[in-house]
Amino acid sequence: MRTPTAQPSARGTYARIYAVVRRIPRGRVATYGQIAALAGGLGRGARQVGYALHALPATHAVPWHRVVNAAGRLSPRPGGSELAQRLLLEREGVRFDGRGRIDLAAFRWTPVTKRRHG
DNA sequence: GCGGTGACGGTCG
DNA sequence: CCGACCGCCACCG
Repeated sequence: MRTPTAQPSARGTYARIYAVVRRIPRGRVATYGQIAALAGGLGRGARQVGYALHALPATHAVPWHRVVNAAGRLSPRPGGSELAQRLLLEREGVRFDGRGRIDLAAFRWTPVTKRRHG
């Protein structure tokens, strides 16, 4: 079967990006650069993360709204869905300050790749 | 196979 | 703190 919800033309890189984004838990956010680093290979290809989400089909099973830029803000993009993104995040408990910025120190998702002794 | 594009990031002023 | 510039890398025509 292999009919993933999100597979526009992701022969490799995009699918990997989507896989990472899907791992972001509810109420948390991750930066584009963070996703790129976790996806691996991209290195500084943070732009590709945004590009991949741009190519995301309508049948997305990917929490794209949990991806923000390094400044903890929502980048303006074609379509202007940034407002909807903010509503989705606030609905999950993510708070924005008076300037529309998220406190990454408090809401940034930290995957358990490097486990400490305990 | 090449050139342009882009939901970014870090540095400079 | 904020705005502007350049660099990066995969997808598209």
